[in-house]
Amino acid sequence: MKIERILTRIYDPRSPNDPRRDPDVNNIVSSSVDICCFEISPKGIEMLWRTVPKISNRILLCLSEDICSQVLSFCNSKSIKEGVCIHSPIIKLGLQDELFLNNNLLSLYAKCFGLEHARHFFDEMLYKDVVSWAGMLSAYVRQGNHEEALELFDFMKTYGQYPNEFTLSSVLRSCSALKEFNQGTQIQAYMIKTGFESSPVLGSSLINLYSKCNCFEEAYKIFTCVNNRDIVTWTTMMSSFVQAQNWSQALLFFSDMIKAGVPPNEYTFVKLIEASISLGSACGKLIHAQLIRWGVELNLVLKTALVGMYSKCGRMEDALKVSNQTSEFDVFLWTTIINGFNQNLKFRDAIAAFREMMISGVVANNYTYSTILNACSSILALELGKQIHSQVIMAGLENDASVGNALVDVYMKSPHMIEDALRAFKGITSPNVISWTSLIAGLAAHGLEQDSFQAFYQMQLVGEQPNSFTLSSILGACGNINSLTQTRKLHGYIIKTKANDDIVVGNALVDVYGRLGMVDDAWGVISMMNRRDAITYTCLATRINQMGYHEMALNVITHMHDDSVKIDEFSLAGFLSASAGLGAMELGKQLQCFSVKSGLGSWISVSNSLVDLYGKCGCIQDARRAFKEISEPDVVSWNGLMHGFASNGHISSSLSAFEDMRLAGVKPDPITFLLVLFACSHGGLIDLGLEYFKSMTETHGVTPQLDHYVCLVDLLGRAGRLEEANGVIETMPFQPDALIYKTLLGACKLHGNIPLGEDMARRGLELDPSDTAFYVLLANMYDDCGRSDLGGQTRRMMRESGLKKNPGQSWMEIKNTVHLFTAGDITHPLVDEVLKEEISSSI
DNA sequence: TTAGGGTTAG
Repeated sequence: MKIERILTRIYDPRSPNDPRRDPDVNNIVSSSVDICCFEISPKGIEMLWRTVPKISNRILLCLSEDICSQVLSFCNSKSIKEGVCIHSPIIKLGLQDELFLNNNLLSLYAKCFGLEHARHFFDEMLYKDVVSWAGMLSAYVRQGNHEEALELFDFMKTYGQYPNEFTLSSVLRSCSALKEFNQGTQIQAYMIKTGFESSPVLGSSLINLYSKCNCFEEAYKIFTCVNNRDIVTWTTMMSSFVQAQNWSQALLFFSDMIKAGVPPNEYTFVKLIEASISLGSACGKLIHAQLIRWGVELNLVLKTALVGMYSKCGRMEDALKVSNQTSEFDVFLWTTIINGFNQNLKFRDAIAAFREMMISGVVANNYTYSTILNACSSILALELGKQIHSQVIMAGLENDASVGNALVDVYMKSPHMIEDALRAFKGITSPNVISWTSLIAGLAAHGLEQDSFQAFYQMQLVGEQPNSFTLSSILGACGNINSLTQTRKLHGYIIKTKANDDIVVGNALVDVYGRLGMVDDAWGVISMMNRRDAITYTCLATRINQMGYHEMALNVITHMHDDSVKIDEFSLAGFLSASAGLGAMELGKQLQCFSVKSGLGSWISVSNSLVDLYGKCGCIQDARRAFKEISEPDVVSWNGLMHGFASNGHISSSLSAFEDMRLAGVKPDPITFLLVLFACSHGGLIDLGLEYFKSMTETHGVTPQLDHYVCLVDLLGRAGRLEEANGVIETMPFQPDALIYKTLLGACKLHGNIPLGEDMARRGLELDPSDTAFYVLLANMYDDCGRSDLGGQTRRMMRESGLKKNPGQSWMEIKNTVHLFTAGDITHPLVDEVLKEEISSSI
């Protein structure tokens, strides 16, 4: 019989048989309950209990204790919230102190009406048994209220209730979540005393506790002691291997589990997938295949784990394919997809996915907002960032740390929104270490290093301890302003707090000492580090290379090799750049062979360095070929090609490369325009150069920097348009530096304009009295104009002020060895270039 | 026939 039909008979007011007059009502209700409980869908029960309070007392009284128990346990097992309606008949039947009924009701309150209702009900219970305590405990644990769970457990003991397996497992879960190791081991001692030690349930909880507290060996010992290990015991142990980042062990353990005759389930696969991520996409695919082979159903969590795995392996298409295999989508899955796009640098797709999620009606949470804000920050979509910010406010999430941090990051990306970033920071209720780090890094990126130091001290004042990222950001700020004092102070702090055990901090220290030109100190840090990686050596080599010590930079390769650190795409690019700086063609070629063998050649950083290498070595055909091999050249590739052409005198090729770049849809950057202006200047293409300079702001949205004005002055100066060049210096929106005066002085020398040249030398020396180039250029200008008397006088002045010119140097490679030459009196970097060209053509 | 262990996003 269908429940709906019976209910209609009872409740339909148009029914000729009013239930209150029905002599068989007791049977009907009883039979209907029987049907509800054992045959009919939860919907039927729901319909029944929605209307129960409307039924007369007589019918309610017809419900027996037995029926109440059956219905309640049914409702409880299915989490049917209407089941609590039976509370009132229970009272009317005088059954309010029946433990079984109350424990069921407690569980239902906890599941459907929240912790407060449940706790209220629990406190009102006159009698409590261990099941009541376990029910309340598990409610706290399920909701993640672990502190309250542990408090309740203490209360239970003072109440005189002995714990059993159920209560212990809940408490162990809270201990794991709170990393309450000592309390956990006290429970373990109690387990040993009471003989629960080998229980698979408590064993799993203990394995979890030890793993969460990073005691992996002990966790494994417990696993070996558990009797009748089930799938949960095995999966918990596998989870422990994954947490210990022992990926291969996790996979080997899987085969042990199969051999032990325990079939895997969806939980097992979630962990296997996580382990496979670090072992590469082939391994991930293998696990996916196993999952299908074992016939494990694709639930949302599993699907999310697979999507995460494929996106982390750079296989976004596979990730999307998996996500569409079932129609279930929740906020976890969407956030993983959006984040997957971010990881694969497909920020526009991330934004599109976010929109799709909103349309589908899934509500974004704090994680989703922080992820989408990261996408906005990465592509500088500041307007969208502001829109998302208003959504965040509407959702009441602006106080959340992860959202606030992402907002700080977005606003810090704009040169004009620092106030908004500070406001976003102040809006975070409890700023965490990431919030402070975003603030510190953002301030440093805006050139507000002193403010970032201030924030660094303030965070410590409020009791937030810096982590490795904070320290590397603040060390970056020290490097920006070349502050040895701050660096030393921080280095002391790092040693004191033992933060130098962290490789990120060690690398940042190496970098800052490198930037300060203190190579010995950088090596000192390296020798103290527990472990070094490719980043350590790349930082060192790059900084040494920037100082001009290309050969010393290349020596780092040997140190890396001795330290068994593999060369990666970044270090290789750095070494290629050092070879380029040295003009060491043979070594560069060896490195290129290595790039092919190691498979690193497909990285654009490596290809770009090759273009640069060949360009700097004057092998323009090789540079062109290296460029052609790049499947999707970026702005750096194009800049490399243009530089190769221009520095080898192929002015028109350089400028046509610029036009090709525009046609290819690659956006020029400030460096591109330096190269364009350089090419025009060297090709005597004055008007074209001026056109390009104008187009920077008007067409390309690139704001000229001081460097560009230097190029402009060079362009006009070389052409003899000295007054115009001087006008540029007078009217540009920057304070002139020594270089720009030097540039115009060089032009004055070329065109014999003594008064302007003298003026430039005077202004330049005011800025930097120790720069010998002014004296040398000035003296040479006098000589060229037939005023050797003044030339000699200038040189004397220089000597009298204690200044000595650094000798110009050049080098050439003969039979794999680079030979350094020191020239007698080379005054200008351009002359150096000429000499280098002469040397290379004479070989 | 009430209470328990292992899973996903930054």
